[in-house]
Amino acid sequence: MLTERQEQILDFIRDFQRGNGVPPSSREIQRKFRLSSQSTVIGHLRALANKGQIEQLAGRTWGLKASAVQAHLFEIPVFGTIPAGLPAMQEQVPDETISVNPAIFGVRRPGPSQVWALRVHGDSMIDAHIMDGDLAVLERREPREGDIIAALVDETTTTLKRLVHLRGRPVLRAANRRYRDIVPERRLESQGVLVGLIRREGANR
Amino acid sequence: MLTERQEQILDFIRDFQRGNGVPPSSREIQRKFRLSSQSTVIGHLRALANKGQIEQLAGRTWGLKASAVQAHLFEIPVFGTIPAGLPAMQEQVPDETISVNPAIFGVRRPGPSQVWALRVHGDSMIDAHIMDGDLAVLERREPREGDIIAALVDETTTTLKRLVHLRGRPVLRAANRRYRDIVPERRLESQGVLVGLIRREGANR
DNA sequence: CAAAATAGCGTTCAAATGAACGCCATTCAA
DNA sequence: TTGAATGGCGTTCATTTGAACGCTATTTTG
Repeated sequence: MLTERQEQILDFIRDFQRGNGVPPSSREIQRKFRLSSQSTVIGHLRALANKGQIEQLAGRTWGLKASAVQAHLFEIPVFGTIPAGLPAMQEQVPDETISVNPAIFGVRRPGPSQVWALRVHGDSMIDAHIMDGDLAVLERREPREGDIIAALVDETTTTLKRLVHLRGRPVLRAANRRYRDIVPERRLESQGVLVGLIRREGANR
Repeated sequence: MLTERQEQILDFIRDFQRGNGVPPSSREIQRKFRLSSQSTVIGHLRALANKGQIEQLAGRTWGLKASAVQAHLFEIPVFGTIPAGLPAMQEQVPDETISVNPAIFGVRRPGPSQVWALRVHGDSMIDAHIMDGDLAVLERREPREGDIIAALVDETTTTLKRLVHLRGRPVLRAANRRYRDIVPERRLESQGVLVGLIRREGANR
């Protein structure tokens, strides 16, 4: 729908607006794309406005409407399954992102990639009332005894389990009697501690 | 800390910025407060900036930084208990507000006061894995058979139950065998349909 | 009491800004 | 093939905008 150029300009406007809280002026767009005429920018702005991407704010500059900018401010990446051998989660492309203020979950410093979400598979945590399809919101921090964590066991995929210790050894315990404790053979790596849960009604069935 | 006048002006800037996505110009503030000199506004802006309330955005207008504005955009009111006889929920003061994009829950048009949240009390919906302390996110729309709704029964307080029909009559059914069906004597009023759930880990215990 | 902060008036100024008009080249669908 | 859409150039213009300087009066605070 959008042309290459229009996409570029829209991206620039969005980034600028997110960073500065104010959309760029037509001259700033002009400089950015090294256009020698400012009227070229006006043309692009008009095109973007016709396509409903931007609008004139308070009769002044052209930019994204407030909700569109802000919808991306508190973005939390959502991962389906975390493949093994990728501890650098920042590198991964999330399945989707959700817009939630992490303050709800009592997270103090919502630094980037400190908070993320994992789509829950299966019913191993059902006794903790965590359902298949739920989004587990996790914070990257040191786990404490009894915390529910997203754990990478022996470099296999990530699972959500409760962390307990038996005879000094860490054990991952499901919240479902039909599942047995997981005792890591080699390594247990916590990728985050459960701080909250988001369920979309209807998405679980 | 802020003077009366500064408070007024800051409020105006905040409201303007939320509504328009752009802060007001000094002239617009001038008109609003019927000041005959524009330099008066400059003085107030400088004072507000010194007190850390506003800052210059992109070297242009003075306004609130993006995060401060946007933290209040997708605000969902959270109610503890909805008292009886107050169908006009808009009139009520929420216990708190949370900042979540309703799009997560598949709500198309997040009009004001279309979406709200109810703090769950008790374990009557525990078999649906809704715990005491959870926030039930609700949308004001017509309920369908089997929906979980926030219902006002016979003008008493609001409860969260599943709506079913027995012999043509609406019945509220708990998701817990220890609770009996509620058959409304006089009136059953749905205040919203469950569209999602938010749980703060640690808040339930 | 004196000094600082607050609140305001009136005016001027340079720079920034959106908008417009005319013109040209390319691409692409009808 | 023809017209619309896209992308771009160059220029001009009226308006808006932040900023500054000087002045006065009241209120607050050390």
